[in-house]
Amino acid sequence: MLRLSKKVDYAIILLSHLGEASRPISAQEMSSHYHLPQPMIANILKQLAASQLVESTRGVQGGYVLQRQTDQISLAEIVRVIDGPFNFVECAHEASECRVSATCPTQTPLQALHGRLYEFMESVTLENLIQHHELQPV
Amino acid sequence: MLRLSKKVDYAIILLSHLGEASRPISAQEMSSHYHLPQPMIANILKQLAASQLVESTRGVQGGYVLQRQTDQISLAEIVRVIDGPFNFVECAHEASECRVSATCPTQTPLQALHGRLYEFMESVTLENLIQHHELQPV
DNA sequence: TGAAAAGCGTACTGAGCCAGTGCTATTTTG
DNA sequence: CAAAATAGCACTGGCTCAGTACGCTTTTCA
Repeated sequence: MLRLSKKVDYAIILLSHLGEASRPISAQEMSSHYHLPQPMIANILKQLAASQLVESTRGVQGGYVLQRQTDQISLAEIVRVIDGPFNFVECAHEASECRVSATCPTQTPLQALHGRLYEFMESVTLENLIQHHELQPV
Repeated sequence: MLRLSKKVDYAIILLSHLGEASRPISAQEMSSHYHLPQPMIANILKQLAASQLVESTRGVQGGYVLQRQTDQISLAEIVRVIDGPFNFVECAHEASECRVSATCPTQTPLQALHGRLYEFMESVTLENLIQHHELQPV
């Protein structure tokens, strides 16, 4: 259906929150603040931590802190970290697996489209999402 | 996973083919040409016909013909016709159903992002996809 | 020093969606 | 009238994804 996964939606919310915080925030705290299931939130934060988007501190008073400036985190990176490699169209990568590769008239253009969308996602930063700035021109 | 559905991929292939043809092409003919399952192709063409993107002729020697110039058909329209309404993010529409609507810090920006991607998809035409022209600037 | 608060790792599950199928009816040609 | 096409529905099986579970480790602080 062409939509961001809920996990990505949640990740954006969490990262936005961290971007405006000035101390470590725990998964517990965020899940109760947004009324989202705690294990879900914890899992997403684990993924974000594993990918060095956020830094984690264990123990009492622990939690998560954003590890980069908000303008240094792109939407593409968030999607990549949460949902894995970004395949906008079926034949963007594995040309060999494409059932119609030999005769497909649109392979190259679809790949161009893929790249174009990718650039777009790269150009949107967390900064853009937090502030109500106009999104950057592409 | 953020990708176009296979049906949309196929629809683009079929429409591209029709865009370069000068007579009605049957579902049978295209399915054998691209080695794609005939019922699948037939279903997609039915949807395209129901949405006035292609014109159908029944009977022997029947088939499908593109009903508009290739530069008058946008990627957004193809996606809309095949996959239904375009919801890039969870909260682009039904704000009331959003679990975090009251406190969500990113709702408005995500909606802006939604609109921006939509514009992008509107700006890419079938013409762009058939020819190897550079895609239009957004 | 030990209990509580927090994150870490990994695996499981249920539901919904989507690719693909099937069948019957209708239309057109020859 | 038979064959070649589209039209309209309705079904299904598998995969993905949202959400859950559980046991482990690290840190704080009373």
